[in-house]
Amino acid sequence: MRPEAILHALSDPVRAAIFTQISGQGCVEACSAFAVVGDKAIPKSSLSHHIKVLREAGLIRCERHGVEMRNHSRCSEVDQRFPGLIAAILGAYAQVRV
Amino acid sequence: MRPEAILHALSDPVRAAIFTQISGQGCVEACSAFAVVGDKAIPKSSLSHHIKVLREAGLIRCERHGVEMRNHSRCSEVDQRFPGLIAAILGAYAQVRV
DNA sequence: TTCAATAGTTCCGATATTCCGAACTATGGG
DNA sequence: CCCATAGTTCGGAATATCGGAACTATTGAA
Repeated sequence: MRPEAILHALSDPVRAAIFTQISGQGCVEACSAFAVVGDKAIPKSSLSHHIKVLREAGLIRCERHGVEMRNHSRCSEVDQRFPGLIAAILGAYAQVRV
Repeated sequence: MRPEAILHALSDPVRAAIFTQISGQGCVEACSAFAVVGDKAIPKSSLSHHIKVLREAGLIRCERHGVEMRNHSRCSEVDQRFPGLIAAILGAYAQVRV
């Protein structure tokens, strides 16, 4: 779990928004829940790519559940390794979105 | 000053190392001080680009001083806008470098 | 004032990344 | 078995990054 991968993953506002939603709820059923972020439509293939980047950065864990995918936040694990990092990043985005 | 620009700027380990040094000292005389990062040689043109990314993200301020450039950290300004962000990011990189 | 040296920037071609439509795969229900 | 739904993979176009070579800016010395 490398800091550069985490920062890169969250340096994209769309991915940051997706991760915010996942970590806010702890777990989000179905990737298609992110088909629209803000007011922007995200194509399936792009969405798949974004989820993959978040997964490979160690930010989320995905498990198949029937025909869809459950996206779990790995916030606590990341926070254990890099204390305060996630909170500061999501906090910064929250500032801007006010 | 946008979070995505800050994260993008610091998602590159070379830039993160440069910024760590600048903010550790508050101000670094001459960009050429970063000609070698870790054990890796950085070409002038790449260095110039990295400094520009850090500057445009609002992380540093550069002023010409004679023939060279003084690179000042803008840590405190960033911290005022996005509390804890810089500390958490540099802390994460420090973890890894141990 | 002209010249040389040093510090950075700009340009541009090569390489790598990102984006997204289309085709593909996997799972469950009728 | 087939269809519908959810996601992944593929591939080409657009975009970004890297770095050598040429350029600009500033200073100090002849």
